[in-house]
Amino acid sequence: MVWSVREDGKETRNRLLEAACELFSERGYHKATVAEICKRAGVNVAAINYYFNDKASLYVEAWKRAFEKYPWLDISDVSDPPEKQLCAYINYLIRKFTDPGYQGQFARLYMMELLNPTGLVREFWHELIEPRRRALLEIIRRVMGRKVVDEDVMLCELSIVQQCRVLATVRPCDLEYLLGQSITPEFLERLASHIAEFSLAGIKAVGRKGDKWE
Amino acid sequence: MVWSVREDGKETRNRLLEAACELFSERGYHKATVAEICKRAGVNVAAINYYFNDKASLYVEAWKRAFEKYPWLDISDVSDPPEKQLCAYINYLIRKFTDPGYQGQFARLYMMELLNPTGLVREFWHELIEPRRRALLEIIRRVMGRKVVDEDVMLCELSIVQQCRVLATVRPCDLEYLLGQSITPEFLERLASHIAEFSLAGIKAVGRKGDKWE
Amino acid sequence: MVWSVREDGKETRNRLLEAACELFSERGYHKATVAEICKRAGVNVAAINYYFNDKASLYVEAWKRAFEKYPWLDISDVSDPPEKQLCAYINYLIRKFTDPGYQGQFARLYMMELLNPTGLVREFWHELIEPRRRALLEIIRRVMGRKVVDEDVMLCELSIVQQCRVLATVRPCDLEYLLGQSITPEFLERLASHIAEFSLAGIKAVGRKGDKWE
Amino acid sequence: MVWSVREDGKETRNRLLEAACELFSERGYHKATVAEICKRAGVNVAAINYYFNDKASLYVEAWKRAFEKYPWLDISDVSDPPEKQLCAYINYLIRKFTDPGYQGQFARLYMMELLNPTGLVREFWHELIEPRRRALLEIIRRVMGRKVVDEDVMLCELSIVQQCRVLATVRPCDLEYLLGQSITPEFLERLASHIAEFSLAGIKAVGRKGDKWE
DNA sequence: AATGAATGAGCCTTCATTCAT
DNA sequence: GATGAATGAAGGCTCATTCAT
Repeated sequence: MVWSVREDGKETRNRLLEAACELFSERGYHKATVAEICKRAGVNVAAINYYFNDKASLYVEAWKRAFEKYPWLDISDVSDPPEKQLCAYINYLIRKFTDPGYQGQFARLYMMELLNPTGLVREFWHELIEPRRRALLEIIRRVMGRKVVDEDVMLCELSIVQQCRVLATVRPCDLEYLLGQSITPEFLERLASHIAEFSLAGIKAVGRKGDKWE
Repeated sequence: MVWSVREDGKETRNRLLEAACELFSERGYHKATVAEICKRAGVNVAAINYYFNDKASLYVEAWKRAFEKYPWLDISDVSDPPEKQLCAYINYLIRKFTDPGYQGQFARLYMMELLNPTGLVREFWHELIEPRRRALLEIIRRVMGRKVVDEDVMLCELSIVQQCRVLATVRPCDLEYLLGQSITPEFLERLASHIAEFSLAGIKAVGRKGDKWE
Repeated sequence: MVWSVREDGKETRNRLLEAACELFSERGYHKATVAEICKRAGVNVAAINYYFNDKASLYVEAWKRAFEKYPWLDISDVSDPPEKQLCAYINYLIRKFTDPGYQGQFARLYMMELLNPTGLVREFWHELIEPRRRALLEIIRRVMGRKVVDEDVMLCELSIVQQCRVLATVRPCDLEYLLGQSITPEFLERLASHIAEFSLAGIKAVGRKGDKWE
Repeated sequence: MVWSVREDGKETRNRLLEAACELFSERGYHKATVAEICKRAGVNVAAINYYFNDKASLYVEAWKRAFEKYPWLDISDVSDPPEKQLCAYINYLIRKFTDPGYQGQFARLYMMELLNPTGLVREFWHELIEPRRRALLEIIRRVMGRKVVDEDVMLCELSIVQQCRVLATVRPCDLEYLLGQSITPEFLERLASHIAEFSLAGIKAVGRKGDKWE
């Protein structure tokens, strides 16, 4: 019989990470206390030191974990017209930002880091985000047509992403107040359609601007 | 001995409020410490209790003050075409969010409150914001034309405001990284033009959708 | 009437410093806890932050204070023969190291720092000690006579100081065990005489060694 | 499956003891952590409980081990003049205190225990030390000549041992600063000679004092 | 024979607040 | 009108120890 290596640690570590994702994304780095994270994970505070050294490192790991939980959009059929791809992408963003399973954790963590940087994720931040951003940039470029200025593509990307971010920014209850209706799945579909329609027209207008100059 | 009537109190109170606006908008409610606020205002920590009772009340006052520092756009010539008014409004938002004098203080305070509510401004929050929001809604409604669904107007407003909020969300240095260029006044003008162009087309597309259905 | 500036803080600060001298010299930097220091000073733990920022800075201040409490030997009559001055110096060291009032605080702090440096006093350590050391070096030089090698003077100083340090090193109870007698004032006098006699002979022997070579 | 009899246990225990000697003598009981000791020994933290019950017991064992590593001086030729024996003894102490192999471990542990007793070695401390001390006392007695007071012998022993202890007290780098030269093997020889010369003269002077009184 | 996992107690520090002048 | 002094509560971290395999 081989001495079995205890594997329960992985599980505890995971619970801790999960609790950290939840609390950091709910309250932000400073308001989320290690005591509460540990309590939610059902472990002693010293466990954070055991598995992650300190709160800061736990945060970094939670960030990565929240990012990884957030799967890639697989734009499988490359032959699809770019307009359709854009709609799919926007739908995907909206769904992700509101998926109760993921609780829009990464989106919120990311927003908070933009607004009030902890400085703890500077190093790998862009590396994580860039690839996904490039996919969207490419779709936009194709929607706009050929001869297009890079800055315009990037500004369009900004316009689109910012619109989607509303769901990662405004709490559902506040959004309901602002819009005077409840945030149902049906509403989210209408929102996605709106953003897609609004943005497609926007992109094309910006694309035409290029035509005038050439 | 007679004490001459002093108005220093008001002045000290003002310095405190000003420092609070700066620090709360820079770091958020929890990371801004009363010690630092007082230090920046050049007063003793006990002054906060003296003038405002506690940190929470100081925050509320700072919120109101930051809002008031942020002047109304005077769309004086109502006879202007709504498209022109929209461009003016967007320009105004962009300029306000980046004005070094106001430092986009209110915009940042507002974003933080959306993302991580302290719960301290719930009561008067909407009352403050709504009137200004209504002005934009009206412009949008006029750009879209008559027969328009309320939800569409509100969604367009969301689309526009969210685009402008990028400057209240992403720190200049990060924005420069994302866009690969420095945030000059010229760039801000191009950004405003972009948002205006993008959004005008978006609004009109959404407006036309209404036509189809009616 | 002038607003009186509160001066009670100085007194509290002093009590804190005094308690720190006692506890640091009794137990060393790490075993002395801020909680206990504050308790002995009759203040809240937060007072350390208020007056000294942190434990490390308190330690540094305590070190300086313990040093200053330890007065200079005034070798008033310079015309005295150096032998007599040496005896006086040794007597002075012995008395200081065992003075219940000062509790040999500085001597113990210094010994601990030699044995287990905290690294917190590196900067001013030598500056504080050197002047006093030079006085002893000068006396030794005069006892040895003219043509004397610097190293020999320093080694003699080491020999003498190390002998005196026994009282800053070995706790009275242990010393009593080692010597089989109790540490009375009379004994301390005999000890001082012993060290003086032993060292005078030692110095002179080392001084004569120089003669042989010249 | 049959487990072969393993002697690894002894070996692991030894590594742990060795690491404990090193770290306790480097940093003292409180600053040396069990985690670090185990890490240096390449074993799990739980091993300390397994082999020694707790940190305190490990310390006691390390103390004994460090003492045993420190071999007796074999003053083989009893017919040697006591002066020669004293020189040999001093040389031996100096060498032991600085031997990189033993790292003056016991000397440092002993100094620390004198200065800041842990209270853990009280019981066997003196029994360990006394026999070796008696050897030196005997040599001194013979150097002084017959009619000699016990106290004087003990004080001379104190004087000599304290001088040698400088190497167990002052870290080499600090000693180099104090003396203005680097601690080479040649310097250590000169130091030993100095202490021997200084002390021989001292002892004889103290011995002569006895003559006068009788 | 040995270890990975987990914990409780204690420590230093920070911070908003309050007291007393 | 304003502040220097002082505090209680809570937070993050470290460390020796113990549990379970």
